[in-house]
Amino acid sequence: MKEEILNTLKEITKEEIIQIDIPENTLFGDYSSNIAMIMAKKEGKNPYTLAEEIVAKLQGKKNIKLIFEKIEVAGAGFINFYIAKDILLNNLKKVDEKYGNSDLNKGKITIVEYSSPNIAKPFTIGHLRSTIIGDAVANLLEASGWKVFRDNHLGDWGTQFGKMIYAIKTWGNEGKISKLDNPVKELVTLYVKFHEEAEKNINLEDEGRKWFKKLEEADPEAKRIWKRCIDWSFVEFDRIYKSLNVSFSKEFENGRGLGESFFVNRMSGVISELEERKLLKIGKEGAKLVFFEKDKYPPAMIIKKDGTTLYHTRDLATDKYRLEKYNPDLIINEVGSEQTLYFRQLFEMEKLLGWFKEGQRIHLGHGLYRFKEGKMSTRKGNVIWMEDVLKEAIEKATKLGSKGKISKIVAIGALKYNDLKRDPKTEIVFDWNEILNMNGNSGPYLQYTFARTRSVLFKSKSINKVYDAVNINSEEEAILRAIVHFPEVILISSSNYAPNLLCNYLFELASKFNTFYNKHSILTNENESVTSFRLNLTKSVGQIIKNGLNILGIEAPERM
RNA sequence: GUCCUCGUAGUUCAACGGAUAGAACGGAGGUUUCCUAAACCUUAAAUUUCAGUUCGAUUCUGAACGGGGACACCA
Repeated sequence: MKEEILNTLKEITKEEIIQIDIPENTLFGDYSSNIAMIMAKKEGKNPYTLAEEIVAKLQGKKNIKLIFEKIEVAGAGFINFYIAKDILLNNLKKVDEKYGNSDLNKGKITIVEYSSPNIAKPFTIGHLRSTIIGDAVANLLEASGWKVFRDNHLGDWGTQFGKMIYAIKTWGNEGKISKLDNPVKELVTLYVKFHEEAEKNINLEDEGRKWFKKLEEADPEAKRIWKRCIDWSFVEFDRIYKSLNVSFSKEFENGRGLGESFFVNRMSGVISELEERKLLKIGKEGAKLVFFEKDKYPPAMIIKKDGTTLYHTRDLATDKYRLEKYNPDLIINEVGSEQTLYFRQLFEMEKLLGWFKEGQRIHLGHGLYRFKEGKMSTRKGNVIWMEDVLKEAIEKATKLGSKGKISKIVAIGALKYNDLKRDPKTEIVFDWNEILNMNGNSGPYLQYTFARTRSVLFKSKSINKVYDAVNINSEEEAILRAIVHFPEVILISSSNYAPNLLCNYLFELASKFNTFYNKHSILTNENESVTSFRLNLTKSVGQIIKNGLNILGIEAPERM
């Protein structure tokens, strides 16, 4: 319907760019355009009369007349469109499990990289954020037609493993660690100890570097301990991903994701490509760096003075591999926003190498969780463990009355929704009440509303599809009008990589529905046609909430 | 010091340059004989400051103030 307006307006006005809005206030119609105001400015005319002229021409178009019962000029010269009732009713019948999906981006390929926890470090609520947002964005892209590959770029390589190996050898006991329920906890304790000791003894940092160099040179002992660290970590990761119902493409190490170590042997290709293009310069102390035009960004280090590589080197190798193997139209990195500069450097290098054009590389940076007092830090040991958050959430859901499996679904729903409902880039001050919120604009609210629709349908026994000649009340009309916009919201949400827009929509729809239900009778209504219509409305709203939650990666339970 | 971000009710967040700035939590008051009160209804409460661009600015530009982050051998 939006397309219909857009095409017709283009035809009438001969303008290239035309904006069609969905007004926040439904008083202003289902769609609205400010085209008359834009044109009036250019042509020096009165916007209001120009709008009236455009409306007169629109009224002459058959296709437009068929869809819209009213088109009017309002305010300073807005043109507002009101969809006809029969079109609204007809649209209601289109709602099914596929409603909202489109093939707009059919044939396009994208790789979405998210979660990316570090081996031997805690899976914290910070990683939770990347996991949840990344997964939802991947789902959104899929719903709008993209072929999506999901990658978990594990932090399984780097200097910290030198420190880790040194710490395990010096203070740890491998046999004991293996028997633990959550081995990572012990690894983190060792890691914290390393940094405490390093403050007293400067040589320790060098010891760490030495062991990492050994690892890069494939020293058997270094390699063996490193591999054990990965397996120890996956004891926890597997558990968390299963709980969260998140998984990665099986093309990548059978769903474990391609970690940085996967690219260790592919870095020489990148380095020689940079050399060929004469992009590498020697720095003050012998490291090799890429410098940027006019010092747009600080230089990016590719090789350290001791000859070992860095994160940039590995990321370049990663994208080279992706480019050669999948030729994607788009690669998204869902990584904390503290790495914004880092990614700008990376993308600039990739542009210099001629790998990607503007807009093909996206860093979706989310704000960090922090405490009121300051930053969370693995090194200092003040982090919130994912496990604990999950435990608390399930406890709260149980207290509110759900049982067994449902309490877990509700708990996860609350956690996910609290991350998704806000703009990803806002930072979050950690607060137990907020993260476990299950009232108002929350995951459980949507789940509750869905369960409510199921309950009504179950009690009603049968549903009759015929509901002609119903008088629609204002609450029903508001719902019908909202239903029309679901597919558009998916597209807007996906092209902006913004799951929060979908959250807003779903919450508003659910709100309208709950309001309607507390006000009007359904099961005891004497008019069969009205009952039938209301049941169909209920069914459709339930279906949309389910579809929406699905895209957000949240389960919709039949009962609560 | 340089760069990036953010600044909206008591709190946490919304609002492609649009129309009366919208929610949730918390506060005050109310609603359970169709479904499930994790709900619904009523109510008080906000755009950091100063300039500028515009028919129109929370949104864009500049400055100030304030929070957060990043800046060569971590990732």
